[in-house]
Amino acid sequence: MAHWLVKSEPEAYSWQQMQKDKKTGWSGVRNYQAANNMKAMKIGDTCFFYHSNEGKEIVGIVSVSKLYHPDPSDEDGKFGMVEMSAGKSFKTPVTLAEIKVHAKLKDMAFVKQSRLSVSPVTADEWKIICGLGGVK
DNA sequence: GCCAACGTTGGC
DNA sequence: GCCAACGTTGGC
Repeated sequence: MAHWLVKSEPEAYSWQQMQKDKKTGWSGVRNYQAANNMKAMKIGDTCFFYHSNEGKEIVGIVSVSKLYHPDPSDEDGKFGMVEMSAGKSFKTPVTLAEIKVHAKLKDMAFVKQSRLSVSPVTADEWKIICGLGGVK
């Protein structure tokens, strides 16, 4: 099973909203690299849910509940979307500042490419961050 | 609010 | 197909 990190601005779509919705279509991605990452997702893959701009912290876990399929909101038909289901909330959000000073986490893809909205997470990084966040 | 990083667009 | 100009993202 693979792991990922997805970003969302709380103003656009917050973790609170995600939990309320239970599941949501992850549409609106208009970046090829991010779209390629979504294409590689399998049902049951888990993703960290990161709040960008406001908060700048990982607040919970979601899982892939529908594979990559065309995004109806993309008129050109170039980009697709997946569906995410809400999972556990972090007991303690893991902040970007924390990640940046952690020897094992500071080279994470989403730190290095701050503009990429969907990025891969290694098994090690997954374990460490779950530990910091207080979830298993 | 500013600015760096980076992806995209369009002229040649 | 290259590259300059421009727009967007996101951290600070």
